[in-house]
Amino acid sequence: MSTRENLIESTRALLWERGYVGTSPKAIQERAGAGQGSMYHHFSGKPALALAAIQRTADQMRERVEHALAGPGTAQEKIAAFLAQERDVLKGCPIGGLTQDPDLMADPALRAPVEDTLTWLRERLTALITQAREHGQQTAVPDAATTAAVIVATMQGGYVLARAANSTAPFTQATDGLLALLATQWR
Amino acid sequence: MSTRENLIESTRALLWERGYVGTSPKAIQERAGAGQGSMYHHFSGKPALALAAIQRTADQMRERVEHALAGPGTAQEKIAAFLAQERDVLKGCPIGGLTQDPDLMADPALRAPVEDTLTWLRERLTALITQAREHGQQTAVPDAATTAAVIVATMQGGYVLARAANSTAPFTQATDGLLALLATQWR
DNA sequence: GTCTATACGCGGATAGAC
DNA sequence: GTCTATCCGCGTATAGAC
Repeated sequence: MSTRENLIESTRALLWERGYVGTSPKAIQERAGAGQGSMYHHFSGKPALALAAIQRTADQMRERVEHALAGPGTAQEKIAAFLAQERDVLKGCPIGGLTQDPDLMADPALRAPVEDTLTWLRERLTALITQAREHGQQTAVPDAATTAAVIVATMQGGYVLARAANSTAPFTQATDGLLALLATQWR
Repeated sequence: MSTRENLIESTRALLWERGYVGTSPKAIQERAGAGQGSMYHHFSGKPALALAAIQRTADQMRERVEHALAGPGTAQEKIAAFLAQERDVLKGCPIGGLTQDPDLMADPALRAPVEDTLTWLRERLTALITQAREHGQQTAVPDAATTAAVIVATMQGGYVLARAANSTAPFTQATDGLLALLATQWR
């Protein structure tokens, strides 16, 4: 892999593990096996590198979501597949976790992909549920966009509870519980 | 207020705004209007100060939760009151947000109050729902502990979505949506 | 493209005077 | 209790050689 690639991948890993404030250029270089000059040759500095890393992570997340939703079955089954998707629960959401980073959120360029990805996810689920509704698969409580918000919030909060408890159990419990609740609204 | 108090309150504010990694002793001192020597006289260092701050924030959160749940009405109404409680949504949860802090979570002493508070909250809601269930107010989907996990996860995730969107709307939408969903399970 | 040298302030303290 | 001095490595680069 190219040095540039190594730098981006190392930054992705560190942003996930330590956040933006907790990630130093030095740590990125060490993890990538690249020198200082090398890093500053490929990127203007920490913000530029973080932007490349975040964008790639965001793109990857969209792909993974689409993959889960592309499976067979009803909208309800697709949502279940999405929530049950394999993930590193204890590491938290690689995008959602960034919302806690003050310096990142203060930089509009870095903040945009975070906002866009989470907004896109809600819209994507809203569209899915709206379709199901048109096919008469769902009752009226609550509306599609609201249901999507509950789903994404439960997932994001599930990560938080799992990290707090150092166990994946609360994540699974919350998402399974939500599915059970939603199941009573579908036919 | 005493210098010691100022230091704790400043640390609380900074932990909330910037997290543990993003908060320096220097920033604490400046905010508290205290000198270096003063800070190190009252506390052995950043971890000790953070511990005092986190414990106080955790205590305050328990009090506020109890206050919301102590209101009149059914379990369902109490949960609604809890979710609708006045809060600084865009600043995130002062306890839940700390789960993203790698250095804090790596220190067992600092991590404990975070874990304990979120676990306590789930247990507290579980007890409330169990009671309602005994009074025949709720049906069987899902069980009390699971319902509690969904509620807390939705709240924590609501904070994440709100911060991402820089708007309180997704928080309100998710919590209101969950309440609507839960309402179909109660009688 | 990558390396080494240099810079300067901050992070997180310790020491000792007042 | 609080202040000032001092410490040492890290964070985040820039400059210029190879």
